[in-house]
Amino acid sequence: MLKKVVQNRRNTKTKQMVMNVLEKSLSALSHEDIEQKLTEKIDRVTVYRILNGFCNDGKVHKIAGDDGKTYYSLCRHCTAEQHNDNHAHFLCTECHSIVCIEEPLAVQPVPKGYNVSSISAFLTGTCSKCNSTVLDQDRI
Amino acid sequence: MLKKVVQNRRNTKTKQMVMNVLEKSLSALSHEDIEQKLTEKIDRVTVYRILNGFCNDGKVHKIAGDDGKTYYSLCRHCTAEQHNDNHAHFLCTECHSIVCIEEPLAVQPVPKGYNVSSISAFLTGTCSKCNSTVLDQDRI
DNA sequence: GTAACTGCAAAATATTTGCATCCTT
DNA sequence: AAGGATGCAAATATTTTGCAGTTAC
Repeated sequence: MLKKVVQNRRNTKTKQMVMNVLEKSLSALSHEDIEQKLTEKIDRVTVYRILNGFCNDGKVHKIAGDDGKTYYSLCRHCTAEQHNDNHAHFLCTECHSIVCIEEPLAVQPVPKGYNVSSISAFLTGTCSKCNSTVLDQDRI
Repeated sequence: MLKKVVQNRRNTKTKQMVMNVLEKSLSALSHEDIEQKLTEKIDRVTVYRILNGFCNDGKVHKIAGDDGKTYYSLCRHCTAEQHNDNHAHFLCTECHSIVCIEEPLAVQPVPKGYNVSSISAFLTGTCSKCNSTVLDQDRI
């Protein structure tokens, strides 16, 4: 699955805008979410390329949502060298946001004979925000 | 996200064939995998409808793969009433199979303020089969 | 100036919907 | 016979690729 090397060197305004959207959001965003949050219109394809670039750089996590879409969330703990996914993503059934649980994660038991290199847990339930608030929030 | 009620009542040969493929496989299968394993050709759309029917019945788990595809695996522990996803899926980087880890799962720590209703962990590594064998297995 | 980046068009892939026909009950 | 199930065509959705024009360095 060796991909063509993505050149992601130049710090363009477009990339800054996408990064800005990701930085402001506490939850993971789909491509669609990101397009909506952009103040200026950026071409769909460009957004995809930028996001893939960020993922290759280890700046952004790519999360496969249960709805079949891909979600992207800023990776606050990992570097390009040490990009681990050993953390949980939490999908809130109330506000439909996907947040990264930053605390390290342990899954038990690790099955016998299996060599686990990364753990990515997907929790579903209600998030702290929705548990404390009774307000309707459609999407963050 | 209220879906139209899928009528999944009749026990047709077509459904039996799809179920048969799922029963024989220890790993989760994509729609494409399933089509390939079918002895007789069944229309693409029909397979999708059957799979969605099985999911609604709680017979099959729907797993969002990292590749953007959806994987389906027979649900051996759940009933329609008690369909829980508190188990892990394991993706083997060697044979690319996705297997269900049937043992109950605990994720620690559960973040404060969060109300977790289901846990679905996605582990990556090498499976017991690939650890014991050095053979090249492309796909099961 | 040049290589990287962007936008438009189009393709590739995954999944769903509509509808006429077929088959299970 | 009736309503669910199937197959074909076509639509929708998501993501990628090609290429020409633009821009950062």
